[in-house]
Amino acid sequence: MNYWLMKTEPSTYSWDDLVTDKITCWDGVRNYQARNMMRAMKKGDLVFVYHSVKQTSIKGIAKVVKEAYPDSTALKGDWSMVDIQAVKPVGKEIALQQIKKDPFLQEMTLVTHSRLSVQPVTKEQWERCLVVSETKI
DNA sequence: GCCAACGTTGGC
DNA sequence: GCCAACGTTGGC
Repeated sequence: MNYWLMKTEPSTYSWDDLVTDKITCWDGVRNYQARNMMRAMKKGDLVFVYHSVKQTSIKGIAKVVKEAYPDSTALKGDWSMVDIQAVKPVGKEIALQQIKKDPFLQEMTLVTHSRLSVQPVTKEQWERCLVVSETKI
């Protein structure tokens, strides 16, 4: 089981949109590092959904329901997408500020490589986030 | 709206 | 292969 974090601009596609859709294909990723992260995802892996730009916080948990396959929205190039399904919202949103202040979360990719839109999360970071956000799976 | 950080493009 | 110019992301 691996853990991940995916960023989205809520004005484009929000956590609430995912809850409504239940399942969505995560298309439009055009960054090789992010693409490679998606290719490493396995069915059943869990994903934090993070809102960038506005709110800047972790909103909810989703799971991978379909592993990487070609991104049909890509007119050229070798791009992939995965399907994720909403699992549940976090108990309390985790603000970026909070992550930056938390001594256990300093190594999160959100802090160290903030621009990467699909990021790995360690088991320790994942569990810390569940504690901080008062979330039970 | 600004701007730093980063990624991509293209001329040489 | 280098690097300047440019575009994008995303925090503030």
